[in-house]
Amino acid sequence: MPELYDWEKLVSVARCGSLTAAAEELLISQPALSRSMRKLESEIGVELFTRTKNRMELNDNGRLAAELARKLLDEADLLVRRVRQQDRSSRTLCVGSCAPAPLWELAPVLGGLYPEMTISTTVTDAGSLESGLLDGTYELIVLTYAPELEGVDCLSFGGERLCFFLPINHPLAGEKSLRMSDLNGETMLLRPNLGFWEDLLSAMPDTHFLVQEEDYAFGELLRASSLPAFTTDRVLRRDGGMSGRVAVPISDSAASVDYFVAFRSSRRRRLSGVIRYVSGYTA
Amino acid sequence: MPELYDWEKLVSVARCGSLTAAAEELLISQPALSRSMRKLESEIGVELFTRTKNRMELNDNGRLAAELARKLLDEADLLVRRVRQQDRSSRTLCVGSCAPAPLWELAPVLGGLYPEMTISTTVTDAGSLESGLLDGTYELIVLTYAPELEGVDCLSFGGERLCFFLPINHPLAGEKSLRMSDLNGETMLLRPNLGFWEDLLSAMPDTHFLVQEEDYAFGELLRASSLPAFTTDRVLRRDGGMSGRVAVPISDSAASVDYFVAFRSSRRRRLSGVIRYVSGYTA
DNA sequence: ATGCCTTACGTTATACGTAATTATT
DNA sequence: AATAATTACGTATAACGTAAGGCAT
Repeated sequence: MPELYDWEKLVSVARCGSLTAAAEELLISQPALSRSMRKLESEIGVELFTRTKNRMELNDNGRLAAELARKLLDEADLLVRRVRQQDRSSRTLCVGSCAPAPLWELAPVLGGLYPEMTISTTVTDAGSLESGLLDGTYELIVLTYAPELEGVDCLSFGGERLCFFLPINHPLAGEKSLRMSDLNGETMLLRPNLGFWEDLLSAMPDTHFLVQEEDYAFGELLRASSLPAFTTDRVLRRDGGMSGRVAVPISDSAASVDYFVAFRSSRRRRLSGVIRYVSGYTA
Repeated sequence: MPELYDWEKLVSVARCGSLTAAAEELLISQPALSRSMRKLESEIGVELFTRTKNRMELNDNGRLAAELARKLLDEADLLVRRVRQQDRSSRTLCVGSCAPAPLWELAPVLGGLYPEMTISTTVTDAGSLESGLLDGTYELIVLTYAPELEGVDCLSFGGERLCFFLPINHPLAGEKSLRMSDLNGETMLLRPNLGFWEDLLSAMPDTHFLVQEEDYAFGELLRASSLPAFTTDRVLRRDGGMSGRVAVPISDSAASVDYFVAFRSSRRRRLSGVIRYVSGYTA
């Protein structure tokens, strides 16, 4: 029976319109291609070309065969890609979070616990995280509440407190704590991809936010400008403070959250390493 | 990229459960199969087996690959069969008729006119013939009326007259003509596959018909028994008469039919040979 | 000890390229 | 003359089989 390569040659001949052109495309000699096509015909027992001494054209059978062969080659390609895809996803541990901070600690821990896995992290909204956990998109998710889902277990994973990050010469820099509304109307520096924190910005409707994508540039702006910005206790724990700026806690209730790590109970065995780590996190 | 044969080996291994068994099934040596599987894995860049020193088992990737490969092989098989099918049907001229007699003359004529074609004949009802002509199942059909179909042309093709075929010692053997009802209640010899003629038998509700499938046996029964039977002018023209039996025409109007050959106008060119023959048939 | 997979090595078969041939435009 | 397919012939790659080896049950 013909092999995929044989069908590939036929498809190439059909596309190019002549043996000579197809042979060039296939990087084989034209006599070799001529032989292959005769062999293909004899193997399936059907003539695929009308042959004049000088010219060779697909007949009805050949056109049908080339059409179907093209589809077969696509399927063969898809087969390989699907197997590779499954292999890749079996080596990938996907973690979703409603905010970036929990991932800063989880990702390196997971990398250490599962050295053969690729750790993939995503920040998105709580609804997507819950449905993604259930449909297998995520192995682990981090939320600001304990989800009540069938077959889903949950662990506490500390919290995060939002602060204003003010230059020391800012009028409010000396306060012990502030409301979000206290800085409403000023221009503020902001990072992108803040997860659910972005929802809190509606509490400051008159504020103009200057979003800086680039990490290094954002740091420079913090240092060089006198614009207020946000930070959190978790950011400070990771990066340390900054000379010239002070963090003032925000007392709005929405500015303090507790995190919860959720996973499907059926994955408890596989995730025992992370579970142990997260369980010991608050303790 | 892997070839079909490579996938076939994988499917065989999946089915047999071990290299040794699969190698036997594939009629190759087991080391050759071992190499092929390693090559397959390296070609797609995905491990398909869990290998202990002594044992080899498909892993998740391998199971998926084997499953998809099996489908691919089916598709490859279907491709060849479909091309062969088209080739065969392009070499086959299908003729349908509402009765067998017209085919006795048409089939040999077509065989002579189109020596490279296979002539396929079918006897069925008029409805199937008309729809079959339109959907391409039949190239030519023979009916007892001139069909009024869009894009269909039609030629007269003589007629056929039903007769009783009576032993000379039968009480009615001397009659010049008879009604079907005249023999109602007797036991009669009958061939199968008579086309529309079978519809006429309802005019003899009390008759018991002895159906003989076998051609030679039917002839012997005609000769040996004194049971009445049917014949037609067209049968007599083909076979000649039979000593010991006489044919008595049936005067019922349904016992005399005229035949018409119909074909799609678009096929007039391709069918010019038959058309010439049928046109000259009545002349 | 037996079964199953792997490694090593020599062999063969099949598809390839080059060159020559034929026929058509 | 130029283009395109076929035929002929020598070559090379790649898959094969046999034989040997290792590690389980």
